[in-house]
Amino acid sequence: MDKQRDDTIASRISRALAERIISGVLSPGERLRQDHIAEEFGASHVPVREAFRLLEAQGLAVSEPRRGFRVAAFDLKEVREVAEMRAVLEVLALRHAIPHLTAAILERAEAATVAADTSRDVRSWEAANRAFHRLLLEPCGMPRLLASIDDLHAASARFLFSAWRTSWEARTDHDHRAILAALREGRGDEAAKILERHVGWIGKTPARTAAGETREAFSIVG
Amino acid sequence: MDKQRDDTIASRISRALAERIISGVLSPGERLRQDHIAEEFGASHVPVREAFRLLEAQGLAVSEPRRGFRVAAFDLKEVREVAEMRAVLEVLALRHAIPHLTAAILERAEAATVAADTSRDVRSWEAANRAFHRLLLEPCGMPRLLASIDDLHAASARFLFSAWRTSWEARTDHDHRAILAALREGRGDEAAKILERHVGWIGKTPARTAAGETREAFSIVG
DNA sequence: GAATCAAAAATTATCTATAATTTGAAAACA
DNA sequence: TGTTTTCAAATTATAGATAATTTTTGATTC
Repeated sequence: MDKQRDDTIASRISRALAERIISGVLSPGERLRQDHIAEEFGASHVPVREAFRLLEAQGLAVSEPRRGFRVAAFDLKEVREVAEMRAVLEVLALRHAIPHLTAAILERAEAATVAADTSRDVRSWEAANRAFHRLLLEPCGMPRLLASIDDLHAASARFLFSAWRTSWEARTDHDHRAILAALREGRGDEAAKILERHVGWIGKTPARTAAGETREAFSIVG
Repeated sequence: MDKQRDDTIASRISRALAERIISGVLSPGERLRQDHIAEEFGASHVPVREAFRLLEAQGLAVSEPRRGFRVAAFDLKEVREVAEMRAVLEVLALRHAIPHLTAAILERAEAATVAADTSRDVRSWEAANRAFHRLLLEPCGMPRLLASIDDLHAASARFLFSAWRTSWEARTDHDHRAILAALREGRGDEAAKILERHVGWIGKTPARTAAGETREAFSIVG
């Protein structure tokens, strides 16, 4: 295996584990045993521990000193917290990105929307949805802000996958199209307003604890 | 020294280094040599590397794979980015905290304001200022949000200390008093509006590169 | 100015000590 | 007699120390 010059074993393990946590292969609360993981990746426990720290920073794992690491748990309260943080941060990013948005970018965002609407499974929907948001926000040129938003997207994806693990129904994302239309016509404030409602929690009824209702709450995380 | 049961060598080193980076003892761009630091703390380099990862997550250090870690650099562009992120996140936190604010909390926030106004040096001013913000926001009960805000405060403090390293002049913080007054009278929206302006960058002229002007820009980071 | 070699420093591996968890047996109780 | 509780030994896993391996960097020579 030829490892990249600019990434370390720790970051490679971190990415692999993040993927598993987000997709739900590793369940919330599950222990992350460093020796087992080290063995699986053919490495020692030192880079594994560094990978754990990276996951901790992304909010995907939690450290219990002298007791190891666990996959971070999450509840509806946290879904809501993440959604609200995304709402305000994405609006901030969009406002700064707007002056730098080009027709080409909006074109690609449109394509991402189409890809999302025609997705056959939740995985590809999530990828397309994330691409849409990334495309519109990246031109803001604020690296720290974008990094925070990425981490929140990862958290959102966990919730999404946990709810739609088995089935998935395609649906047209009217918000995305409305945002694009507003941006094309120079109505930046309106685009920001739609984005805030789209991502955030405003007016979304907290779901009851019943499993079926929970899914409905999760499904609206855009 | 008897080490606490629930904190690790890595976190202890991390806190010590964070303190140095924030206070400016370690300069932006400076290399963090793991062997030297390990020796200084009487530990091996393994916990030192974990400490570096923690600092990286807080945005105080940057990793250059295969080349080690450096103290994170910062420029006016990043000061602005941090200020704007703080503005939107602190407003979000305040809105959720308001229903849980008690007279006792406002009392303590008032005391923190007085402490800030009578500070003789920038260190104690920063501590009092941070306490003020923490007191008002903590009741929001959103741990992830509060953690993000804490990291941004650390970044703000770096800028502050870098500008006011030698001298410091006391000044009365009218914004803090206005926020408290609004909260006492139940005008939450107005409190949030003042906080947003207070923390953020709106209407603040970006300073010229000349050192004297830069200080002025830094000084307004509340 | 390019290339080669040496020194330094980062990354990873191996090993050890210590803390946490589990297991199982004995005792207490119903 | 059966069940539960408690305590100690054994097992397991984490955290850290030490050692080995690359990789980078700086100097020196061609």
